[in-house]
Amino acid sequence: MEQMSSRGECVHPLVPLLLYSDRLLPPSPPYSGPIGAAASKQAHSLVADTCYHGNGINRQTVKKPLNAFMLFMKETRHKVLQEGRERESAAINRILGRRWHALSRSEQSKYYELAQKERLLHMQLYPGWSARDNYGKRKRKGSQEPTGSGPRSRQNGK
DNA sequence: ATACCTTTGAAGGCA
DNA sequence: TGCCTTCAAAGGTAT
Repeated sequence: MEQMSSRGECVHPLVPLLLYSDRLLPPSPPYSGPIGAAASKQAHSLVADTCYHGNGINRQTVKKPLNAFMLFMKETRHKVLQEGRERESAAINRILGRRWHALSRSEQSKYYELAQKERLLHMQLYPGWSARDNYGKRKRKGSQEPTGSGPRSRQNGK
């Protein structure tokens, strides 16, 4: 029933109706149109995955809403890819980080507003959801307790 | 098969 | 209140 991604995430069959998942939908640029058009289909970005865990429990995973930079990334990634200089996501994301800073304030604000709408919609759809629900879903280097009991060990030095 | 890398921003917890 | 930590996307690379 569920589709598993490479990271072990699973996707609810209804998800493609809701969200932005470019991996599930045709590879058209997710935010190819103006932000207003993107906002008209903002429901795309809320992910409700039904995950099957090895213990036999089907568990729903609701992902975090995307922040402004993530929305910018999804819209701009394919442009960087088309330029063909970089292939690795890490390198592309470095470029996107620079482009983000190069954006004018008004251009950035479009993404901030869109991200705010995403969060509001997310709150309406999943009132009791907490970002902490997903803590420990990724296994990180040196993470001893995947239960998410203590987010105290820093792994990516930011 | 899966963690890592890399970015920014949001959110939660603790002192 | 401010700092720290984790996750959100993505996909090539490393283990």
